Amino acid sequence: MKSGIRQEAQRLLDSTGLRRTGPRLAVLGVLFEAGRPITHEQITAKLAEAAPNKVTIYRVLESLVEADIVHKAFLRDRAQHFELANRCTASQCHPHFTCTSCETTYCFADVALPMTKSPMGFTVLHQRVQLEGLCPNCSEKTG
Amino acid sequence: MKSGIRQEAQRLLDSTGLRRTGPRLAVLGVLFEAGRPITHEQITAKLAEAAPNKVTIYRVLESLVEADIVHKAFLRDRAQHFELANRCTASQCHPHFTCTSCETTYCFADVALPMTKSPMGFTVLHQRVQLEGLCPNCSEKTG
DNA sequence: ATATTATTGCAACTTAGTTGCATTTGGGCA
DNA sequence: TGCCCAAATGCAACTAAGTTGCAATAATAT
Ligand SMILES: [Mn+2]
Ligand SMILES: [Mn+2]
Ligand SMILES: [Zn+2]
Ligand SMILES: [Zn+2]
Repeated sequence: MKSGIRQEAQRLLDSTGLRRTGPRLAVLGVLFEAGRPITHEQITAKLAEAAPNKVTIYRVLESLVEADIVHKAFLRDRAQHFELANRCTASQCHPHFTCTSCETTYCFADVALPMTKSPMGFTVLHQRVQLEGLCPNCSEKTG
Repeated sequence: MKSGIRQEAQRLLDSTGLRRTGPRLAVLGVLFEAGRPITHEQITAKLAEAAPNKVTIYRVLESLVEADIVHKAFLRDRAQHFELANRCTASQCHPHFTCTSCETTYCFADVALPMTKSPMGFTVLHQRVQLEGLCPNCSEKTG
């Protein structure tokens, strides 16, 4: 992990009141480096031999979500995808695009989208937009 | 199951080339009656003692999805939610609203929403919009 | 009515995520 | 600096949605 990222992870963690622990810094570092939603499995793979216990990673993620610095972006293939919450508002995150060919997820962080207007009586607290299709790489390969 | 719904289920099934079987008609009937996305568990509960084998229901759903008359609306709580595809287009279904208090899902079938404009090079094939909040019932209860 | 092949049922399996509990550790405080 | 203890971690066992292999059954075409 680059030292700038470690600094950033520490700063973020310290802002929450959560204890500064190895597993938390490690997971935050991976999320910083990823810059997109990733799964528990991908986090474990990235940390490789230095990975904390499986359950610890789940609980670290849980605590970071609880502290509002990490965010459950979406569920795909029965696995939760986590990302830093620094580019999300309370009522909606940016849209996420997953390529059905290479399974890569992209954040459309600059795409503004209006909140769906809902019928009378409904209070919409959160909106999630998921896109699927072909990324630029896979688009050109398949013509 | 009302006879009108059974008729409708048969008509729909016959249009697909799939064999007309008890489990398929039963599952289609439940989906018709629900009129909103439901889980495997909810289908099983609705069919109660008449429910086919668990695996059969999964395979029935799979075949109906394959035939494009049923549709995986969204994943929630690690469970797939299925609904009839009669109010969906290929590129997007209507938005779905789930009340976080009573866990009921509503179809906003009349809400038109524009496809998200995506960056250069991306081919968007499908857009899914999920909403969370409080339904009219739960809104008034919580003030 | 028979043959063909899709469909069903059952048991065993997979996998993301959870729970209970004993052990360890971060960080406030004497 | 060292002690204390709530918070955090590790491990084993568990849960639950969904899948797979295979033998038995049933829908349709002829
Ligand atoms: Mn994102
Ligand atoms: Mn719907
Ligand atoms: Zn791709
Ligand atoms: Zn409600």
